[in-house]
Amino acid sequence: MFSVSAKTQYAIRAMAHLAKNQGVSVPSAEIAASESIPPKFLEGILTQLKSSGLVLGERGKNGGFRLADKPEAISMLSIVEAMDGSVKPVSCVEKAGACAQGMSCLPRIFWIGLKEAIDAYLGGRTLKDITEG
Amino acid sequence: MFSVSAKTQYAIRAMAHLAKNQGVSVPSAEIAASESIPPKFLEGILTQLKSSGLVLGERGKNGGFRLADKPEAISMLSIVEAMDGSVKPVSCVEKAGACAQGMSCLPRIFWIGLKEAIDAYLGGRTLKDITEG
DNA sequence: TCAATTCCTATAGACTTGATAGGAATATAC
DNA sequence: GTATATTCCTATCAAGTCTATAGGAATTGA
Ligand code: FES
Ligand code: FES
Repeated sequence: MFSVSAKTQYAIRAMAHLAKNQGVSVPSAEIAASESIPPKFLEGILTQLKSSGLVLGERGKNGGFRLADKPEAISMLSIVEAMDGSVKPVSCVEKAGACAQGMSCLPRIFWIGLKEAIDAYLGGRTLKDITEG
Repeated sequence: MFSVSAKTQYAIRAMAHLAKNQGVSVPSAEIAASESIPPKFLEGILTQLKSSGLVLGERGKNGGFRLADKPEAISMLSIVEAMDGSVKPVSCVEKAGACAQGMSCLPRIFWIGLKEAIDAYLGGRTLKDITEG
């Protein structure tokens, strides 16, 4: 339970790599080699990060990827959500009628609280926190 | 990401049901009907809860399940762990060598912090909290 | 024109999840 | 002791997700 996908872990390592190389465009293949990430898999990850607006991609020769913002302005939550979507612990939080009780269902409130705790943790740290001490 | 399995959600609803029927043995089929849980699926869940020591099962006629302890003594964390094992966000927290850096790897510390935040939330509430206001 | 690179789509194998089926073991009631 | 209600055990299945790879089209710079 609560396992973080390899995709998300790769994404964060890749973002950290870009944070250490600000100002220059780093090719996907270079990140892959440096961080031990399957190259073709990483390509897809970076595309996904790009369409979420977290990185900028430049094609062609001397192309590559760079951060779209300063590391201290990129929350961990935004990276996680870019990969796996919003953190939704349980189905019944989204679709009603999963259980007999209604909106005041106590388990439901319990799960929502968990989501908020996770979001608070992830939203409270930035890329800078995991690249510097 | 971070979706809670149907199994765990069912388990908690079942435990809540038992909490409302303390002192008597409730048959699996009755819980299933009352909580809209697939009967045979629930059987397996209750067996699992039993082998984790959270409930007691009694066979034969008039048999069924009951809580092994008072609701306020059963943490949500214990239920979640009984279903899906310990909360381990990332692989590299367990098996070393997943990334180039060592124990001081900042992403690693970040993930451990997340695990602790989740455990703190889950460990800080009990079955009683989700059965009473 | 050439080389490097992102970008797009398709695919495949392994694994996980949710659920069902059939029956063996066990306890109670009559 | 026989019928009945129940847990318990094992096997199976379909559907989905996750991880990864493959091949090539589009774009850019030299
Ligand atoms: S709404 Fe999810 S358990 Fe009731
Ligand atoms: S140990 Fe997990 S990213 Fe380094």
